Parts: sequence; C-alpha cells; structure tokens
Amino acid sequence: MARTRGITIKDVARRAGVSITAVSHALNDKGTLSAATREHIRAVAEQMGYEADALARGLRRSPMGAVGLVLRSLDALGDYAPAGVDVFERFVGAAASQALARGLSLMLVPDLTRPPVPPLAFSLDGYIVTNPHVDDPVVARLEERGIPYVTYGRPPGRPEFTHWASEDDRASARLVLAHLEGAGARSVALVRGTDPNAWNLEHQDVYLGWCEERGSTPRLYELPERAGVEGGTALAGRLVDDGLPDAVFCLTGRHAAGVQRGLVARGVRVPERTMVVTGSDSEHARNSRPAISALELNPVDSSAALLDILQSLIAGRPADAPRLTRARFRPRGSTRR
Amino acid sequence: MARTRGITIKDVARRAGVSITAVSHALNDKGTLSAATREHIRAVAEQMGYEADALARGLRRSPMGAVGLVLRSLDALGDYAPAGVDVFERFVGAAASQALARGLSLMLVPDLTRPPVPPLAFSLDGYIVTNPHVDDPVVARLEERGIPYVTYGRPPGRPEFTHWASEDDRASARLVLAHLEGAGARSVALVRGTDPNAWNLEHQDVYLGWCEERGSTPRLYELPERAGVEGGTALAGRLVDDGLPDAVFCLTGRHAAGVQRGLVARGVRVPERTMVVTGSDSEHARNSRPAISALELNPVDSSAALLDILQSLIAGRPADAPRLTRARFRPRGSTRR
DNA sequence: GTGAAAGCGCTAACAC
DNA sequence: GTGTTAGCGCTTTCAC
Repeated sequence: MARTRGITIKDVARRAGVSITAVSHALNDKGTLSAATREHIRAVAEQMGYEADALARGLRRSPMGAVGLVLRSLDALGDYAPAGVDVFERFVGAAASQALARGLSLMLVPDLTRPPVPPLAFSLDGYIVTNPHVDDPVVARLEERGIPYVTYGRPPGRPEFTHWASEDDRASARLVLAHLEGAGARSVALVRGTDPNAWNLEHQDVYLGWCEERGSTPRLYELPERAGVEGGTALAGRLVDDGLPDAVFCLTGRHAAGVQRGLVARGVRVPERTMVVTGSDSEHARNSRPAISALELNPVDSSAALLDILQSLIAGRPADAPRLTRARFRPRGSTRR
Repeated sequence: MARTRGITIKDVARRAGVSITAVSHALNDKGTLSAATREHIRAVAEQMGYEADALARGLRRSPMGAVGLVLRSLDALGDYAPAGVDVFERFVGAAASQALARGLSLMLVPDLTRPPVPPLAFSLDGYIVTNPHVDDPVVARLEERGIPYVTYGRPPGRPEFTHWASEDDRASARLVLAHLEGAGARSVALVRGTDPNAWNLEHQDVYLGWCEERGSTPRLYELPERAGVEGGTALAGRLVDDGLPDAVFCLTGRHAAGVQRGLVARGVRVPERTMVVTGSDSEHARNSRPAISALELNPVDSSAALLDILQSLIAGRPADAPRLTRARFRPRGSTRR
C-alpha cells in the first residue's frame, strides 16, 4: 500500500506550459497574471484533478483548514468516553457538523500539555477549548504559540478575555432555582464538581446570591466529577444526616442520578419530600425513576458561535464576542409536585 | 496574535554544537551516532522543549500521528447532526477516545469526493470509513492515493477486502428474530434503509433466509434513511393495508419510532397485536411509549478493533482482520408479552 | 562517527 | 505580466 503522491504544482505548471509561480498565483488569486493565463491554468489544474498539498502549504504558514478541539473536562476525567455522559459527544458531534458546514475539519486533540503532544497540534489554524479551568495550561500553551483559540465557557479568572461562548450559566442557574422555588422549595442544596471552571463557579455564585437574598443558609457540597453515580449515592447519606433540603441541585447528571438513588434508597420520597434537578442532562437523568429534571445544553448554537468567533480571529477580524446561548430547562418527574 | 514559531531543529543543533543531521538522527534513532552524542543531543533538545514540526516532517512522508474519520451514512444524509440519532455521536466519541488512548489524534472529515476537500485530508496517516456502500467513491479515492483505511462495516461487494470490523450483523439479526419468534411472532416484516451498505444488506440477507426456512413470505420494505420518523409513520399505513404482521423489525431507530407511532395511531396495540423492534438504539427508541426493544451497537469495542487494524496497516504489519464485535439486545416494552 | 547538501511541494520576494 | 529563486523545517543520501 505504497502511498502514491498526488499531482504536484510542478506537473500542472509543465502541462500548462507556465512556471510554478504562475500556477500558485492563478490558484490563489495572488500576483498579477492576465485573466487569460489565470483561466487557462485553472482549467488545466481542474482537469488534472490537482489539489494543493496542505502540508507544503502549511510549511509556509498558510491556513490548514482545520481547527482543533480540546475537551478539558475529559482530560481532567482521564476518560474520553465516560458511560452515559453524552454532553461531550453531543458537543463533538455538533462542533464537527458546524465546522464541516464552514468548510473546516475538526481535529480532536488530547491534552496539549502532556507528552506525547500530537504532532499536528501546533499546526492547526485555531482551537476550541472546552471548559478551561483557572490558569489552564493548555490555554497558556496556545497563548505562548500565538495560536488563536476560543473557549466554551468563560476562562475563570480572566475578565479581560472575551473570546468565549457558552450557554448563559447564570441565567440557567436562576431558571432552575426559580423553578424549584415555584414548586415550593425553600431550602436548596447545591452539589457542584471540583474542577475550577466557569460552569461550576458561576452556578455556585448565583446559588450563593440566591440564598443570601432569601436569608437561607447555603448548603454547598463539592463532589469530584469523576466520583460519578456512586459518589452521588454516597453523598445522599450526608444530605440526610445534615437534614434534608427541599431540593438538591446537582450540576452533573451522574451526581444527580446517584443522589436521587441514594435518597430513594433511604426512604426519601422524590419529588414529594425532596426534589432533584441537574444542570446537565444525560442518559442517567432521563432514565432515573422518576426522571430527573434537567438543563439541556445547546451544543449546536454554542459551537456555531464559537466557530464564528474563531473564524474571525483566524482571519484577523474583530470578533463579536463573547456570545451567550440559551440552555433549555426540561422539567420532569423529579420536580413535579 | 502573531504566530510564533517554535524551536527548530536548527536551534537545537546550534545549541548542542552539532549538525542538523546529527539532531535528526539522534531524535529518530537513525544513523550511526555515538551513544554519547546521541544522549547529549537528546538532553539539549528536551531541555529546550523542542518538538519536531509535523508539517515539515510530513512533507517527507513520515507519519502525522492523526487518522481521519469519514461518516458515510451522514454524508448520505447531508446532515452531520441529525436530532436524536446518537449512534454516530457515540461512535465519534468512542473512536476519539480510543484514538487518543493510542496517542493518535482523530480528524473528522466530510465526504472526500465532494469539493472543497479539506486540505489535510490526504496527509493523514490513515482512515476509518464508516458504513461504506457499494462502490463507495471515498474508498476508491483512498485506494487511489494508497492511503491505508479500515471500514466500520464490511464494504459490500468486496469479498477480498478484510480490513474491516463491526458488530456481527448476521448474529444480531438472528438474535432479534429469535427473540421475536420466542415471543410468538410468526410473520415478521423487515424495514430497511436504502443505502446499499453492509448493515442493510446483511440484515436483509439473514431475514430472507429466516423466512425461507420457515416457509413464511418475506415482507420487505425499503425506506430512505432520511425519511426519519415521519417516513416510518407513513409506512405504518402500508403495513396495516398489507395485513398486519406479528412484528416489525426496523433497522433504523427513527423508522421504528415512526412505525410504532403510526400503528398505535391506527389503533394497533403494541406489543399485544404487533411487536416493534429496531436494529439501532436511539433516543427515539428509548423515549417511545412503549419503549422500543433495540440492538445496542458496540462503538467502543468496534472502534478499538478498527484502530488496531489501522495501526497495523500504517506500520506495514499484517493485520488481524476482520474483527467482529457483539451488539447487545435490549428488550423493552414493545416486545414484552 | 559526522555533516554538507539535496530535496519534499509550496509561497513570496524580486528580477526581468 | 511572467519567471527565477530563496527558503519553510525536516529527512536522507552520500561524502568525508
């Protein structure tokens, strides 16, 4: 299966009876060729099925037509396909489809700071980094290299950085809390993850503000993302011991599923005694009994926005950023009273 | 945001006080350098944080550390993110995770035959092509270029080609039919898609054989994949008109959801009068009432197998192929009698 | 053992 | 208007 090389610019030049420069210029709309030559060269190239080699072209630092995607939350998890968690797959799917629609390819790249670094990594035109955390080394690396990037979720601790898009986490959090309040909840516990990303931080922030406004004591629990369903189940014990709240708001779907299972196992009636809701819809949330009310992210709009911004950056244009998209709230049995 | 170039081989050579060649050889275990020089050069390179530029390297046709993924079924659909269809997302997620685990990056590439072809497309080390159909032009293109590739699903009409992996479709089909028979079905209709890929063809083949063995008249319906749920609903009318079978086996999840909805709307009781089952689990299947029994593909094992084969091909080793993985059958309400 | 030098395919100064 | 030429960063002969 020897790799045959494709038709090169040289072949086209020879065939068209011109220099390689002429070909390069004709095909890239550069230089000052006569319309006739240009047209002729184009015809020949087309007819020969010529396609410029991206590598050689990239060597001269022209765009590659491909952007990278780094999933920081999965890097952190150390597992790129956690069972039942479909937010990332959905995001990858959406981002890929949006990229393809814009004529860009999407390359999935692992943690850029841990060797071996994928060879092409620093040759891509730009990057989407999802859920960067405080002082994210991947972001630092891109910054260092001067590679354009956008982030899915505001990079925490960097108020000056605007090239991000995400669902409006603050609005989402308020939506959920209002829903719980409307269903009669007075005391709400928040279960967040431990990654210091905007997702965790902004929900927490809104939650604390909400508690303060109402004069209720915040009940904040931190559970590592990787603790999964089991972690949630275990946490249910603590919730009971600390005194049952009217509702539990778990940011991750697996925690919510675990917490609900743990509560039910301890005889707590959901939603009658305590409601459960999650900030991130997942198979687990949908398949729990009762089904768990959830925020459904908006990967399509978010990845479209991110690619818009990224394309502007790559082209050196000012970008319309940040951009907020809207998550949908899906009320289900776990909060239906 | 000027792109800063990284440290080049030249920098390392100068710093180590050797030639460029020496650096190249030391870092690639080529040539005949003394152990001492080799070690010294390596130390300097490491200390400088040198990383070879993949582009320049690729120009000389060495591996890029990246493989492409082409989703033929989505190319055909013309939509890279059809709502509720998660098999592809799951496959992408699984393939990405398996690739990353092997130190490879995964690049999602659209139809390689429709311009504009993504620039890097022909520079990748190899390809995974999902669900190629008869005389697939993408496959032809890769073949032409001598680029190693594997297919998810046997390429139909090419018995000599072995570099593929997939769930064992024939076994899956038998599993489903046996399940239906066990639940009392005598007459079963098969609803397949129109893409001439192995998935459609092999299920059909087993189905026809099964009918023949039992002396029952086959009832075969073809429905374009893109007809979606609505197509299924419409088909339900035909099923009723043609005389209700005891069970309907729809290969795609959306067709199954539509068929069941259409049947129920016409007063047919599922599963009592007619059972419904699908060959491809999806959100639609799970969320239908009753939930639809389904085959759940095995993207994790399948993509792992594909990457094993692909890595062998790239390395020029003989590959252990084809490889069959096992789908799981999920019995649900739609076949529970 | 080591290094000079010739490309890989392309782009962009700069001559002509 | 058009072509010559010098690289981009790297690998790989092939002299020394």
